[in-house]
Amino acid sequence: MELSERKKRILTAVVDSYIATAEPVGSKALAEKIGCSSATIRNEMSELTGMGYLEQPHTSAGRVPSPMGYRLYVNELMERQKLSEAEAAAINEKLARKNEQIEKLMAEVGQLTSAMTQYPAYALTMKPPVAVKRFDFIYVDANTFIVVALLTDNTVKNKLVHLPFSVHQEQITTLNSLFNANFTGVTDREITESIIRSTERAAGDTYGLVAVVASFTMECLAAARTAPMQVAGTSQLLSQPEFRDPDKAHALMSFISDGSRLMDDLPPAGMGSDGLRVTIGPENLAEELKDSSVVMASYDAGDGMRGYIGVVGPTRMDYSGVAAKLSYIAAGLSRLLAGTDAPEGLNNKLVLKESDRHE
Amino acid sequence: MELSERKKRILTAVVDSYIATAEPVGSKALAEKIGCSSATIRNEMSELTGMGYLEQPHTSAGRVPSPMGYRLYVNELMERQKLSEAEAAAINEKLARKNEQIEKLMAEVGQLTSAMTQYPAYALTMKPPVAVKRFDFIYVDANTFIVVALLTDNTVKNKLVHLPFSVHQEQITTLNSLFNANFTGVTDREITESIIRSTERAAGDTYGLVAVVASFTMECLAAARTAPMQVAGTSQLLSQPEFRDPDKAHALMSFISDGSRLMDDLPPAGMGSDGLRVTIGPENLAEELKDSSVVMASYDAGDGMRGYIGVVGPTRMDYSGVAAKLSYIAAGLSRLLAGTDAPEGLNNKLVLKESDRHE
DNA sequence: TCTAGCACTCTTTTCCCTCGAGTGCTAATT
DNA sequence: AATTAGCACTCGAGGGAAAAGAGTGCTAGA
Repeated sequence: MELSERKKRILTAVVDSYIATAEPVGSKALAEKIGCSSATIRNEMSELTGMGYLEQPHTSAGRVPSPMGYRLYVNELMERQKLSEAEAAAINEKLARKNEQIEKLMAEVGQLTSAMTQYPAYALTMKPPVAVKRFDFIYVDANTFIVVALLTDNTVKNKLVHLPFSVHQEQITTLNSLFNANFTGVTDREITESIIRSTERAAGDTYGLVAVVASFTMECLAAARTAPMQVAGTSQLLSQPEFRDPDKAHALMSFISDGSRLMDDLPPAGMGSDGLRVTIGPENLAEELKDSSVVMASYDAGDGMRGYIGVVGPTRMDYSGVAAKLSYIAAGLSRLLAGTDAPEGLNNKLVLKESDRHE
Repeated sequence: MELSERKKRILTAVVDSYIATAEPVGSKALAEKIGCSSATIRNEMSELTGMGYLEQPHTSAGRVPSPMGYRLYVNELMERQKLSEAEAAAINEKLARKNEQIEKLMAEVGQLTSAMTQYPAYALTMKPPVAVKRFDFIYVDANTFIVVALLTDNTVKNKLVHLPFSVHQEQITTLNSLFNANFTGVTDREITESIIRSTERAAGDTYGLVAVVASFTMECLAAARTAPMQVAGTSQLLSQPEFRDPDKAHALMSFISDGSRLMDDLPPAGMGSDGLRVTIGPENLAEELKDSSVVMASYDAGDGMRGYIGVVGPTRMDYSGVAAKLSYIAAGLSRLLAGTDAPEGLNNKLVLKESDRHE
């Protein structure tokens, strides 16, 4: 059943006001904004409460949005914000310093997101399986050589190997071709015992080195696929009134700090068509998040990689502002990492869309 | 002026009790432990207060140690604890998984320290300046080559260079020898414009690539010297009664989270002969730490590198327990990274020393 | 259908009182 | 001279009761 226009306006006003003040909102305060008397508002609010969009902390307090109310707000009612010039500039400037190492970049993006939104934030990149494209073995001295592996995602890994015995330049060269023959083009799962064995048999007197380099290879491939989850700004939580209770704050903060726990709660189902996903309170899987909301944006990290940035906050979160900021940052990352300009189709539209008239 | 034996025992008992309970301690509670009447204790405590070792929150409360009292406690009075078998085993097990990458190791050490002590912890390694030992250029295809730099600290850095034009294998080889001639053995500060210029002149038709590789080189050297500061477990603060006030907690947590700020407060003056340093409340430089204490231990990270691990907590901190744990972890790290067994001379002694008889 | 008015509900704030832990001092005791 | 027992005093913490205030629900009238 569709809500009347006025009910929508009332619900929007309640959510906006509650987001801003964290105080239950009463009928009198809304009377002006909506343009009818408080009694009328009371009737309408009473109905909204009955329908499950609002809640009453107790009989004689104002109304507070229920998760369902937030959901409607997020889906239909909220104003799509545009970033201010200053905010957009700040983000662009931060992202402009291209950072070579993906992990450091993620850490910075996490911090940036947290700083912009004033909520704890996380950032990560999911990588598809990779393989080694080519190996190069560099002979340093009789006891030392370097293995350089160029991966399919165009990152380069290396390892310095120190030996307790001497080798010749030629032995290293042999090893080199052997690895190029047997260990290129395979993902970490495809490296089996039997490949290692047969390579060892072919290696002649350097067979002892095969295991070393093979395990290095597997490490590289595994490391390349495990996503380094970056979390930043957890302490921001403490500035939110709902976390003035240190026990609650502690519980949620430890949960957030543990990236692996947070990761379990990530993208089981889909992102919206605009690359955004909002999960509100009880919609979250993790018990620790039942009173919190998560806003998440995805971006194209190039080469088939998908990245996610997100923000955790109280259900009374500034969804509109956060969504705008995340979209903008995600779009920036897509551009930076993948060179695509509107990876999600709507990111930019969202960001650039003129704000609705409001007052 | 030296304190009487009994005053020392009283001060010790006050500190121990306050550390354990966070409650001001009164004369009656101490009477049993010390073995004389509460009136006597009151007299003694009154004198200790006059001397500045104790403080009274208000007239009719018990006594609380002053920073000066903590200082005396740390310097002379406190029991040197030995770790339990279980604790030592836990630390050893964690450290045993040798981690190749120093940054990841530091992150894990930070988490370990925080988990063991129940306080926020940080870990970092200071590196001496490094230079490049040798360059190797790997020709991949006409538009691509890899630069591999072996640094004096035996780490290997690399960079994949993509060109908008084609190069020949020979040009890369030439560049390789050029860099080996001009850019090895110099630290980041010693790379001047003039070296770059003269290399460019010598480079012939590949002069355009010199700048790219030179800047990569400088990045490597700079990155190798900047210490990656790892902070872990900030949310532990919230379990301390003195940080039940969310504003205080927030202020300190944001300070700690910002590694660079914390770093400024690090080792201006020395560590004690046992590799430990304790700074209590107002002794700290940073304003944010005036109500907190920092316990820090240093370790030998090999190759002239020095590392530091530390713990931040309320002035009412379990100095004795934390010191023991930090010492043990630091000793373990020294062994792991430098292969030295008792780098600070006293670390092991401290750890292995039998506890004083107490009780 | 909206509004004005009013009685009612429930939380929050304030104030005051009591309770108790702990002190400081004095006088007695060792 | 040092220690102890005793006692009056101080000050914060805890617990209601009462008042204040905000908001509701309902009814009657426009």
